[in-house]
Amino acid sequence: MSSVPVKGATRGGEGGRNRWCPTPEQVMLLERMYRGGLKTPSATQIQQITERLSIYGKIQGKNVFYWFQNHKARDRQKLRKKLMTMYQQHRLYPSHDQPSLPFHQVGGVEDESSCITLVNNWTRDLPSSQTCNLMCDCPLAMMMMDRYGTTPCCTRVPPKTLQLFPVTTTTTPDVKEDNQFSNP
Amino acid sequence: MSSVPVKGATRGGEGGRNRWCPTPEQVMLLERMYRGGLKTPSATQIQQITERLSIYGKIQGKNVFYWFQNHKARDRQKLRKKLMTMYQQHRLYPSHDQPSLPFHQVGGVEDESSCITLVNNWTRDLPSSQTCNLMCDCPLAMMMMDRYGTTPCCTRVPPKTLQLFPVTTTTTPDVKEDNQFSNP
DNA sequence: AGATTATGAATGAACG
DNA sequence: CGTTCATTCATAATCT
Repeated sequence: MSSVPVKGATRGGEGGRNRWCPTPEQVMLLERMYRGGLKTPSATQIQQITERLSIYGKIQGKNVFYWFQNHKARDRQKLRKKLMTMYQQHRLYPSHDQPSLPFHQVGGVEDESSCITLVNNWTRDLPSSQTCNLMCDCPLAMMMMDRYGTTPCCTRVPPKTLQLFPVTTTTTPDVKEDNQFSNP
Repeated sequence: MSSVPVKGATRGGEGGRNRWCPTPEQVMLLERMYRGGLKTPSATQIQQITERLSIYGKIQGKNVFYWFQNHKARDRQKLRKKLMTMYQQHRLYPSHDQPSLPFHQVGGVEDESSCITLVNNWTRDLPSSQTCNLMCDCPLAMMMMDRYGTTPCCTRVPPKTLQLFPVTTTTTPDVKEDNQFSNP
């Protein structure tokens, strides 16, 4: 009993007290930015976004931060699930050779940026400067590129092959027991 | 591979499978230690802490290590964010000359250890080798004296001035290309 | 009403 | 050390 983790105590919970409730305008703008390519705003960007969005309602920097964090994570999660499903199906019907699900329209993400895009932006969303100038010309949208967008557009990063499933024999992901700490 | 323990799967993720879930007692004690001034436990200290806390539930050294690492980082993030907001506000309303936000109660941190304290512990929490023998042989609870603790050791270090913003450059609108901040 | 989904918040873990 | 990621919690909205 004492060993039980005890859920529901200090965890992410509590959040119910006075949780930020974004206005439709705020959501819309945040989404537009996200779609525009802003996936991981810097502190400064968050600050600015917060400032701009505050005219639509109470909002704090952390709200913006969490919003992007969650949105990105959930996008990725969806993708992962989808790919997982594909993989499963492929294992079950390897001969079928998917009639039409190489990568597009597999299931549910109706984001204009479809899977393939996500995959590209995946392993590491954007090199560093998320400068897809997809972001039309709305005043808000363009404030996120720091100092003009030199990069053509979402420079693709094919570097790492993202080994999704343990195709190989899975070399014991088990961690070594004894750890070494450091003391700088 | 000198500082951090192990190196699990791909990223911080995955670890979710068997992630350490601290018991309330463990959290309480860790917090007390942190508040008491222990910000960066040495390998030895981590070992001892781990040992003591293990009576409340399964716990590994790396958990303690990460706990302090994260706690400190997030404290600092909070501070940074707050100061940044202050800075912004000051830029916008420089004449107002803050009626009441020299440093206390700026926004949200209700931690008893308020900003000023954080700032003190900031630049470098402990001299370097926190040889504060706080650890002595006390039964954990007081392993790191509860801030009444006077200050036998853990001397404050005011060495580095924390250059948060380019205070000198009052004209530059951009702070630079900094990074994330988060947490409430 | 109970189960399910959506989402803000938090935090353990790990990377660069 | 700062940042990023995955997972989990708690709650509100929605579905069945």
